[in-house]
Order: sequence, then structure tokens, then C-alpha cells
Amino acid sequence: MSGRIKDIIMNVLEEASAVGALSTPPCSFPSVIIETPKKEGFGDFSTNLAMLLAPLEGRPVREVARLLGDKITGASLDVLRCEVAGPGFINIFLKESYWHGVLAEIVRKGGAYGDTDIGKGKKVQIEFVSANPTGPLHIGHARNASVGDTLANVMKAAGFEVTKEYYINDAGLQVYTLGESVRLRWLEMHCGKKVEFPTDYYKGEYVKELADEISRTYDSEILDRIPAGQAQAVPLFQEFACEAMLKMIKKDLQDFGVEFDVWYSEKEKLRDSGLVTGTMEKLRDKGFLYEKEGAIWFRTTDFGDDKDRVLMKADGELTYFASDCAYHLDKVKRGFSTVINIWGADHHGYETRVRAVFKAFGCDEGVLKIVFIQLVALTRGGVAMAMGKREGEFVTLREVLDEVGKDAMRFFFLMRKSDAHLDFDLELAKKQAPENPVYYVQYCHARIMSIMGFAEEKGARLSGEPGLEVLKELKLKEELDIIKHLGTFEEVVEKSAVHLEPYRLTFYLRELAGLFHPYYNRNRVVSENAALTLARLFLCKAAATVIRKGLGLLGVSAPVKM
RNA sequence: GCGCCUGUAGCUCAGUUGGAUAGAGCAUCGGCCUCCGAAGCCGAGGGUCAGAGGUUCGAAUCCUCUCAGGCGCGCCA
Repeated sequence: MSGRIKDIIMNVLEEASAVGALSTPPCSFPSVIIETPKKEGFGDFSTNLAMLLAPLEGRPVREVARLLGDKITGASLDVLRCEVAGPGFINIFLKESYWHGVLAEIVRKGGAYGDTDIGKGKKVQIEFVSANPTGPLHIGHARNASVGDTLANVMKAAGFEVTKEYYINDAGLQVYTLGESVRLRWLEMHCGKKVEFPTDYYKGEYVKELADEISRTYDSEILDRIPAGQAQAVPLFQEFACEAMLKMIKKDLQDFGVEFDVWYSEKEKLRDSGLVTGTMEKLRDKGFLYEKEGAIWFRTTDFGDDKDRVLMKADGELTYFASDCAYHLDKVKRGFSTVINIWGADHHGYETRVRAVFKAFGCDEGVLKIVFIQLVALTRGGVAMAMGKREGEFVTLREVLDEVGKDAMRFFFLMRKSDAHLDFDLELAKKQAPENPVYYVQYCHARIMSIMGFAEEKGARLSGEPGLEVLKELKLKEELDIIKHLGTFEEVVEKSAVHLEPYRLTFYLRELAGLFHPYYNRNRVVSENAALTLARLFLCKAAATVIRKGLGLLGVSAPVKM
């Protein structure tokens, strides 16, 4: 909404330069920054333009500010007046009619309000969650999923073409270990054998469940005929377990409101297809590989890494990193202009390594963006809860989902910057009480819907789009404040997308609800005054629309009743 | 030891990317339902922005150093 004002100012600058009122040529103008001041009395918008321009002009700041202020006032009927304040800010005061126009536009756009085209249809890939299919998703994955999915929604709204992708790490040691873990449990539980269970194997209860399941699925004779040698026994267990885990993960995510466009199998797409070995050959041709102690190394130190990395181990197995080289190269080949990885913060040491791949192939490193997600500290009524997959004691996404629900979870996970620690208290998230912020916003929506229902009973019905004659009834400061806040929604969506910071949405929505609730408490929407009632109903409608849209981007429901 | 992240009210965090007198929520205390949803509202107290320098019209924000906490530093993923 500040865009129109910005245009006006840029025109003013160019014109002033053309007629000689400014000596600075248009090519060296500072970029025009419009702010919405946080203080009352500083106008609707303000700009620091004069402070940046004055040194170039070689004139006093206030003189330049006054000159520009006068011209801005004259340039648009929407501008009431401009004031020069403080060290040289130009504070711009707009007429009420400007804001009525903003409200009308929001109502007209409806559910499409908030959508912009700054992404210009650029292809973006967001890879997130990508948990190994070696166990159920835990609470950390839930945060990752919330951030990734909301970021995808926000970027779509901002006009990017987004592909959501889950990388399935279904080759290598971890899934092998899972298969072995299940096999050992099976031997123990269904063959009555005494087994030594290695400490670094998966110990969770779900491993035993898998052992049960496999014994039900397969004829015991088939399993019995498996020779004692592990190498042959494992594939059946491994595939079975991996598939079962993946199925569970997909179901968890679906119930959490997250759908992926692509499930990318490491085994199928990278290993079996020969993409990994092909990529290694290319690296070899470029001279970045060498052999040492029976392993094949990638000289990532050429690209800022602090040590070289193994691609093929001495035992002939490929490393996870080998796959990742091929995977990231493939992402670039698929034509994405931006590739976003959402990683747990414990992976940050991995970043330079992956960037080395881009550099080695001469790819623009700027296409890779990594969002780090800090750990979630889970508490119940303030008491810490244990985490950690290997220990077999972890809180799963499913448990929390069943207990507190999708809405509270998704909202809570976006109440903090991704790279900040997050305290998540189960008792609080569950509470249907004022200290639970998700209800504060949802309640606002339900309340507005209720008001509109009441209005309809009284015979006040909204139809079509509001004209300025109708909206001119909205004169209260509180009403204009709500419109102004509604007017920044597009900008919030854009900034969330561009800065990869979807958490901005939760703050925005809390602020919006924080403006509406007090307004409601002090003023009647539905009253004897028909004209005023109509105008206020339009205001309500716009607020509800934006809340619904915002919650929708977060993957949180906007209930009509609660 | 090296690298990344963090340090703002009692607690949990914002702070429009360098702007004007640093803001919310929770917690605490005191008020508000004959009237559209009290899951709400109104009011009060609370600060050496970890510390020290520097950059400039101007710093919570940028640079350097120190202190404190978290994470990472595998032929694991």
C-alpha cells in the first residue's frame, strides 16, 4: 500500500530535477524508503529521503525536506500535508479518503488480497523435513515442516512457482541399521533367540512393532529360510521397515496439513540411476578428486572447507555427501532459480561442503539458500522432556498432534524466528485460554463472523463492493488504524517470502487481532445508524478476510465458531 | 582450539534491515458482561538493549575485542 506513495515521491524527484529545483541527476538519487512511523503524530508515512539527498545537494537538510514536502503535497489529492520533523524526516499525512480507498480495494480483492507478483513466476524449490525413514517424525521435524510449508505458501502468494520436495534418504547405513534392528527384534521376539542388541541400533518401541508387523505379513517359513548371514537377511527387513516408516511419515505429514509435490528417492534417483557415480566422474575430470588410504576424497578445501571430504569409503560404500553432490547438481539442472534447504541447526557445519559443490561446477552459489531451524525444547508444565532418536525416547509429531492439534502446533512453531530456540509447552498449547496466542487470533475471526451473522438477523446485509460514500463514515482513529494495518498485509507476505521469514505472519495476525478486539469492545458495529453500520460491516469483512488468508498461509484453520 | 547461532522488562520474544521518546505477550496487582462472542477489554508497575571501544547527522541494529549460553568440527546421516 505504500507503493502508491513511493511512486508519487519518485515522480516528484524526477520533476524537481527536470525543472532545476534539485541539482542531483536522477541517476544518483538515493533509493526511496517509505516507513510507517511507529509514533502517533509522525504521519501516515515518512521518509528519510531529505537526509540522504541533502549531502548530494550541498544544502541544509531541512531546506531540502521542506522543498520536497511541498512538492509531495501538491503532487497528489490524497496527501493532506507534509511536515518536516526531527533530524529531517518528511512526515506525510494522508486524507481519510485514501484509507477508505484502501479498504474498498481489500474488500474487492477478497481472498486474493495478499497475493502479489514480485516472484514473477520464478521457479523455486523448497526441500524440507527430509527425515530419514528410520523412525517416526519427532517434534523437531514438526517445526521444520511448519516453517517449510508456510514458506512455500507465502512464496506462492508472492508469485513464485514453488515445488515442495522431500528427500528420502533410503540408501546407506542408516536404513541398513534400521533393517538390522528390526531383524534382531524379530529374532528375539518371534524365534525366542537371545540376541546381543548393539547400542547404536534403533531402540524405539516402533522397531518392535515393525518386527511384529513383518511376522504377520510374511509367512514364518519365508523368514525362517533366511540364512544366518546378515547381508542376505537384511534387504527384506530393510525394505519392509523403510516402506512402513515412509508410509507412516506421509500419513503424519498429511494430518499435519503438509503435502509434498515430489518425493525424491536417493536410492532410485541418485544411486540406481548412476547419477552419483556420474557426478563423481565429472568431479574427477575436473581434477577435484584424489585417493588416499583406500578412499576417494573431494578436495573441498579448494572452496573454503576446513577439510577434504570422503565420497567413497575404503569399504566401497558411497557417503551421504556423495549423494548430496549429485542431488544438488540435479536441483540446479532442473532449472530452479532458487533452491531452499531447510535444515536442523545441527547441520550448519555441512553448509560449506554443499556450497563447494556449486563452486566446483561453476554454478551460481546464490541460488542456494539455507534456512536453519533451531531445536525445540519441549516442556510439559515447565518440565523438560527427553529427546534423541537413538535413545529411543523421543516425543513424536503424532503424539503432540493428537494431544494439542494441528492449529496450535503450526502457529506455535512460527512464533519465533527459525534460528532461535523455541520453547514449546504442551500444557500451554492445549490451553483454551487467553495466554494461548493461536486462540486469540482465531477467536477474532469467529467473533467477526458472529457479528456479521447478528447483523444479517437485524437485516443489515452486505452486498457488492463498498463505495467511498459508504466508507466515509469510518472516521474513528481505531478504524483508520485497522485499515492501515490491513493495508500492510501485502508487504508482510512479500517480506516473509523474500527474507524467508514466515514467522512474520504470526506477529502480523496477533497485531491485527490486537487492534480489532479493543475496537469491538468500545464500539458497536450493528447500531441504529444504518450508514455507519454498513461501513463498519465492510471493515469487519475485510478484517476477517485478511485473518482467514493469513491463517490459511500458516496452515491454521479460521473457525466460524469455537 | 576453530566455525556458526544467540544475548533486549521477572519469563518468552518483536524491533519495519541504520532512524525520531526501545515495544508486545505471559506472569503480578486493580477494574469491566441488563447491550453484536468475557477464548475479550481497560488500567498500573517493570530497561545500563551482556560489557568495552569504533564507524556518523543518528546504533539494540554495522565493525573489532571481551564475557555468557547453544550447536557443529566422522571413511555417520
